[in-house]
Amino acid sequence: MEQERQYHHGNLADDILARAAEIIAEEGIEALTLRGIARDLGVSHGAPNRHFRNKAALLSALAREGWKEVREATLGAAEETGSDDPYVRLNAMGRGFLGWSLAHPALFRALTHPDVARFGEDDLNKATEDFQQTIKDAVAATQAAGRHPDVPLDILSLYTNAVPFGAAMAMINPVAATTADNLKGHDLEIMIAKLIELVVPIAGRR
Amino acid sequence: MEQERQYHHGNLADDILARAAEIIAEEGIEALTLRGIARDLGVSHGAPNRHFRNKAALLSALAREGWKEVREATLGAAEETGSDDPYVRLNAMGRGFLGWSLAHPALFRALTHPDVARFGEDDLNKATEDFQQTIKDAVAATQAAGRHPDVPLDILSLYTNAVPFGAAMAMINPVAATTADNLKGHDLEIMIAKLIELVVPIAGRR
DNA sequence: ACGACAATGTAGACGCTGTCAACAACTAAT
DNA sequence: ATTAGTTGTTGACAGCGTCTACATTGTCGT
Repeated sequence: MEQERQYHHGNLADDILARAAEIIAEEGIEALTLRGIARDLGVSHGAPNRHFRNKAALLSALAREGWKEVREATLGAAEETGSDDPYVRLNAMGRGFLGWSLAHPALFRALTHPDVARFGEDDLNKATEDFQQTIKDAVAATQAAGRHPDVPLDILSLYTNAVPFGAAMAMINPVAATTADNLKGHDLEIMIAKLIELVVPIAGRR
Repeated sequence: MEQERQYHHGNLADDILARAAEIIAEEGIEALTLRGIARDLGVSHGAPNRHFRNKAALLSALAREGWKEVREATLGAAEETGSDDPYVRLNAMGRGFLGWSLAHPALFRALTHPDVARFGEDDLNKATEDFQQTIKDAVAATQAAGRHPDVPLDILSLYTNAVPFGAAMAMINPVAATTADNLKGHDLEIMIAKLIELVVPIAGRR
């Protein structure tokens, strides 16, 4: 337990993932290199290759975890309402998703980074599909309750998804720094609530 | 005129930009390297540096052009309506934007790529701001015509922006291959129309 | 017309990266 | 205890972006 440095590192795989998450959060995904991680952990530059087939696999594993987290944040928000009104639940999910994304901008950027998705492993695909399906189910519930009854579910789902997703993109990605700046004046919670209210109105509900 | 290869290339800068656009469209932005472009154009690997301070500058110039294009496509769609009804125009803009994005997925991905935005030159920022402002003006016009009168313009604008933007993301980025697959069954034009109708309704107008 | 000077392209180097193969150290099972 | 498998090390390789020194070409004032 007291050895300064032993040959075997414990479980290097987890440490690599943890350090990778740190780097992404602190310096962005562009600053993430396998050799850098190895240096930070005090192992040789080749060590990570024993645990991840390649860089894409590491990113994939990380994104898989991230999607699980954001899905939990989204679902959790629905649970916290204590309501079974599909509108109230879906509205909360939208706010939950957007709130999480704005609270973890670097991770969100990582999740949606093209490099990550490009050759995602199967388990990553499964994680994103799980997320999509979760949303879709909640959307279907609102439609069953009378929301836009004549719009195909796929399209209604795309629409519902696009708002918090697109809003997160616009506010996080420096592409549109203006957008983010303009919104700095508003209180974040209230702003999110107003935005989501446009998609899934719950005025007078609850 | 007939020389096979002269020392000076003509206008290498434009050729580099053109070839870069090709590569992005054909193999994606990840496959774009300065040395690769130089090879393709038959110049030495250092030549591009004479025309672009670094790779980011090249990406920036390319994105600047792209934002100009998509802005024209968006504005053009408004003009084509021949209407001065703000709803009809904004609706057309949404469809125009989404249509362009889906028609040029690789370019869209390049425009929204984190690396591009990261250290964008000033002229790139100006191009994106121009685009944002164009949308915002159109949104303001609809609001003046009675659309969501009590929602702050910044938020209404964010909402309006987010739908086509988020939809394009979801359909183009392999993050959500499912989304794209689910929508394969629908006719694209009709699907886009239905989606935008949810944000900027024009039923019974025109 | 010519000579200075800027613009443009070349060649080589540097340090960085991801990945691979050969080897070493440690662990665990027989 | 020997053996096999796991995990970490080391060195190599090619490719990348970028820099510097140098070569070539075009331009412009005189």
